[in-house]
Amino acid sequence: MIKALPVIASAPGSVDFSKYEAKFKALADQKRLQIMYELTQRGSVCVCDLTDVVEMTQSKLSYHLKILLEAGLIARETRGTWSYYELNHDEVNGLLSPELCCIFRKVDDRPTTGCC
Amino acid sequence: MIKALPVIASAPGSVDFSKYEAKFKALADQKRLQIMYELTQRGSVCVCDLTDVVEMTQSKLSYHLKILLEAGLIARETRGTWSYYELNHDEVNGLLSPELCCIFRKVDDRPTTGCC
DNA sequence: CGGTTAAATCAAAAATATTTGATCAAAAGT
DNA sequence: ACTTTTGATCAAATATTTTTGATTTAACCG
Repeated sequence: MIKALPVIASAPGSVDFSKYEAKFKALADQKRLQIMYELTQRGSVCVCDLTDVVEMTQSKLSYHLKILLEAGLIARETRGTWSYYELNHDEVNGLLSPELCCIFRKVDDRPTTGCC
Repeated sequence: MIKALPVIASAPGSVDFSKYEAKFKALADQKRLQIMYELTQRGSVCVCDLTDVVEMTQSKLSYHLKILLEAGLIARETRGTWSYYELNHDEVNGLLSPELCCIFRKVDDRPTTGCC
C-alpha cells in the first residue's frame, strides 16, 4: 500500500498549550474536583471548615488548594487568621463546557431549563 | 428493610468525579493537547505520519494516544497495518468551553463571528 | 514462504506528584 | 508575654506517570 498524501509541515503559529496544561492538571483529580464542588455549593469556605467537609488532613488540603489557586481556578481571601476560598467562576466558565460548568454552579442558581 | 439515608446536605457521591478525572488527566499534558490539535487540523492521521508532526518516538506517541483513546477524546480506525486516529468532537465539545473547543476546530470550519 | 513495515505492548529507569508528619509564622485571645 | 488557633511550608517517604529501548504481533509485499 502506498501513502497517498505527503505530510504537511506543522502550522507556524502553533497554540501555546502550556497554560492549559496546568489548569487541566489541577482539574485532573477527584479530590480537587470535590473541593471545587463544595466551594461552589457553600460559597466562601475557610480551610478549617473544609477539612471536615472533604475529610482531609489540613496539610493535604492545603496542598490541593494551592494547586487549584495557582491554576487560577479558585481564589483566596484572608480574614484574620482564617483563609477563605471560593471558586473562580470566570475561569471555570472559560474552561469547561456549559454542561460541566453546571456542576460547578450553585443548585439554587441553576436554570430550570437548558444545560442543567 | 429500612435504609439509613445520609444527612449531609451536599452528599459526596451525588456527582461522580472519577469519570472526569480520567478525561482531565488525559488533557493535562501539553504533548497530548498538541496531538489533539494536530488531529483537529489534519482530520484522520495515521501514527506513522503523526510521529513526524509531533516529533515523538513511536513508542511514546503510542502511549499518549492510548491515554487519549481510553479517555474517549479520540477515536481509532485501523486500515490494514495502519492506525488512523481522529478527534472525538462530541466528547471534546461536551467537556470544554466553546472558546477552548474552538482551538480544537478545523480552521476552515471556525465561524467568522462568535467565540473564535 | 521470508522480509519489511506499522504500531501495540512490556519492563525497567527516570521524572513527577502526592501523602505524611513536623515545623513555622501570623493573628487572636488570656 | 504566653498560649492557642489557623493554615502555609518543608523534607522525606510513597505512589503514580512518563520515557526509553526491546520485543511482539499482524499485515503487507515480492
